Amino acid sequence: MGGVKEINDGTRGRVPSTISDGTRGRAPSTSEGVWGNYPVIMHLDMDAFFAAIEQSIQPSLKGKPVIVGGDPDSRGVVSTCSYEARNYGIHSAMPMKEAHRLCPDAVFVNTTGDKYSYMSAQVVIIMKRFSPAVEPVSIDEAFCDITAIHKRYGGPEKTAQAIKQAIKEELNLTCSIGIGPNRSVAKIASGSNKPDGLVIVPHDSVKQFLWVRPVDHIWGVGKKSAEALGKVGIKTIGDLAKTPEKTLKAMFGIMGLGLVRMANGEGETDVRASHVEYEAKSMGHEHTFDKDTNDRERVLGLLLYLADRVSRRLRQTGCVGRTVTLKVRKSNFKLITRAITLSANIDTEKEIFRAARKLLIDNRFLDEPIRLIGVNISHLKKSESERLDDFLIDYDPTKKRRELDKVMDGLRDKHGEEAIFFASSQIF
DNA sequence: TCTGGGGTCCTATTTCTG
DNA sequence: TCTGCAGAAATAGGACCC
Repeated sequence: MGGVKEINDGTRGRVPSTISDGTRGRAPSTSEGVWGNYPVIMHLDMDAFFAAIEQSIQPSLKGKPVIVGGDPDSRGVVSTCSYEARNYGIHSAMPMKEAHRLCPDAVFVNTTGDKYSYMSAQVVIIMKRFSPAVEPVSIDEAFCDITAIHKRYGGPEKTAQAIKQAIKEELNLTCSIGIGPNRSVAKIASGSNKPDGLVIVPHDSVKQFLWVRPVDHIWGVGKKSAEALGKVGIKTIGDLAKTPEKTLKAMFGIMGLGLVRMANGEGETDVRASHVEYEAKSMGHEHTFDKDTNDRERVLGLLLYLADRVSRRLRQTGCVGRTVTLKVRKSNFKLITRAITLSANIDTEKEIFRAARKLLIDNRFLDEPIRLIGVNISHLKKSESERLDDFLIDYDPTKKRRELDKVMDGLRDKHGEEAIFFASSQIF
């Protein structure tokens, strides 16, 4: 567990070991020199992030199985769990009921993401002290381009160790870091020695590092793709690398070509600094009923609540959208989506609800019990350029509603999301 | 028997438009 | 006015990620 690992030529007793291609007589890969002019890309992945934060906040939870997710009696699943819980066979995405059965004495935590977002931001701040090129890719991981700065700290390994140490000392959290000549290799490396690991893969050791690993270690190859590849005898990344592009293109289209390239150690090296504005392409909310239902009032009540949540986020981010998608999961777990594209951009709860309700009614979704419904809006644009100023829209029949939304937004900003809500949205 | 919620991207098919 | 065509846009579904 943990420690520094570099892929090497098998030289015995070298600690830390270093990944290399077996070339004799050259400098160890730990030295900065081996990277030459190659990019040095770091991927940092926090260990059991949410659970570790809970353990950090409440020291009494240290060493105990901690499971973060929904209510253990609900239909929720495990969001993440501590390594102690993983010893019981518990893992992310496992139904909470199953997790509870495996470890009834675990500490179950069901909290909001605010503190997790805060800690995530702190991690990014620490990384930026070392390099400005930090690109968060989710709440618990980020890429960092250290090509230009690693020499200042004595090479990639020492840079990574300094970052790990800062996170440990300042946030009391551990992370795993992978370093490689591109994003794909760095990402696989960071996941290969968790928790608290550090794996460094210089450019000349990439194939040795990758080819022995199962094919689903490649980013973008999930369960289905791994199954499909397995059926034609492709089990490892090495198998994938040696497969003709033609075969993979026939199986996966243009994605197949990308897979071969990744298997051969090629990949993106661009790290987009986080100050570059991120623009969401869609926003949505969904909810699973405690019990499947086609009770009209309950379903419409939830639909109104979801439309309200979506419209609130649109206004918070200053966006409007044009396509409303209704998502329905039936009792048999089958997922159906229906979308409608409107002639104008919208952002009010009433407009979103009206479109979603039309999709619900027109498609006769209330004819049988529903497990989940979701409301999503896409074709997003910044609202300033799309909407007329308030003084120009006196004739707009939705203006009063928008004013009401503004008042509600203000109350929620001040007193929290539950401060005010539509009565009809609370019956689900 | 159980399977959340919030996203992105890709593909195939259908519909619209010039 | 009708038809055929091509490209764009919309739609639906699936896979994947955390």
